[in-house]
Amino acid sequence: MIRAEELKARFAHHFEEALPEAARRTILLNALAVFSRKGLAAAKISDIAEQAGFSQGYIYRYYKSKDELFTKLVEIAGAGSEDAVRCAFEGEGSPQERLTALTEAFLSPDSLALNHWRLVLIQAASPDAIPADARRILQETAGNPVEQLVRLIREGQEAGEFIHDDPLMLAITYFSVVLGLAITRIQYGERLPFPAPSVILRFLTGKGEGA
Amino acid sequence: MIRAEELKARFAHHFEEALPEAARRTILLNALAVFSRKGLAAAKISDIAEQAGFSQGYIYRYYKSKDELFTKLVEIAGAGSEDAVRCAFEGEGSPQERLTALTEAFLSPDSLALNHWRLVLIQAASPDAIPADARRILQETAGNPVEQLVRLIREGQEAGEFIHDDPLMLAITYFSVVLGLAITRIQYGERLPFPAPSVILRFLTGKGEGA
DNA sequence: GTCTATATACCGATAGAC
DNA sequence: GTCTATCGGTATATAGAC
Repeated sequence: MIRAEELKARFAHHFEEALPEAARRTILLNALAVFSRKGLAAAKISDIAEQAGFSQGYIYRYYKSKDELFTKLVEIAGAGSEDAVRCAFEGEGSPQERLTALTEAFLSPDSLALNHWRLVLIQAASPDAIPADARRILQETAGNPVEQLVRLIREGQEAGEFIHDDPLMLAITYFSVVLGLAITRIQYGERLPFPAPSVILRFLTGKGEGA
Repeated sequence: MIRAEELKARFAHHFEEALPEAARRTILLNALAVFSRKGLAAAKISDIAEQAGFSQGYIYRYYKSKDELFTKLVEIAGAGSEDAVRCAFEGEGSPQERLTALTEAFLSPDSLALNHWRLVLIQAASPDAIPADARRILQETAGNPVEQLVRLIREGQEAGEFIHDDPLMLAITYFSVVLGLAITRIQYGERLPFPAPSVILRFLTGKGEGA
């Protein structure tokens, strides 16, 4: 059976090992932290440089512009997300088990997958302010998982695990719900009680009182 | 029984009638539109002025700064949201009926309540970049509804309508889920299939196959 | 490799004209 | 009431020193 830890490693792989040079990686990871707190427009290159321990001008040795930096982040997070979703859906276990593992990987507090949602959040909050390339990548990497989830839901419905509603509607609901919960996770971490996957997926399974 | 239309009117009241002067209202409503597309930092006063049909400098006759304008919006949306939640929870009908009406009011495509979520979204995407006053208001107007919902959930549990999980966890889940769905609504409007309240609330009711 | 200094441009906010 | 002109501050991006 597919495990959430495995999926979290997929995200980690893209975020931590995708970049060859150490300096590029340092800058990128610190840029992500700054963007997450300030958004794209309010984040200054000097903020990112300071956080990374470099001077302001030095960033430009590695990235031509703030937009390029942001777009690179979106690219990496999108690839990690697609990879994890594909891995989850191709893995072993029943549809419900696979979706449970993915949900855990998406939302666990120590998961780099939360970074994917950080970027989705920034784009949702200011669609007209992010670079066109980043917008395009986010759109493409959103559509593919939906299609895959639709197939998984159909499978689960045939197996009698999931409720017999419109699969596309259910898939859209799933990603919306996970986004909303990810935002709460990002804002409050583990300071607030948080639903287990069995609760989150109840709209799909219809099974009451699982807790 | 409490109706969603009634709750939507509450939001509308705050957004449309709260401001006495017509110019202030025009500026405010157009500022909201611009902030929603660009976020706070990337939205220029000149964008807002253009959208409202005024010159750039004219805005400052009515609002001292961009931050003040944004904070005023947060104030109005927060008041409308608190009002609607209180109205829903004090209304007639079973807990489930009342929560269904609120959910509908929060998410229907023509609802001004979506504007509340737009602002929540901007703050979530850039918490360190919004004015301290706005942040404080958003925090306060978020806590109160949670407390009220906890009480409603307890009531529903005693009536046998809701699942017997931790009420605070369920309340947090509710607002997270609605936020996520609101984002999808804002981004895609009615172009995508969208879950009915009965589907959304299934994590609370545990009742399968309602559709 | 890494930093300092600076050119250039833009935007928020003010002041004053009509 | 509404606009035009402008000031001052600040951020991106470059160029050149060490």
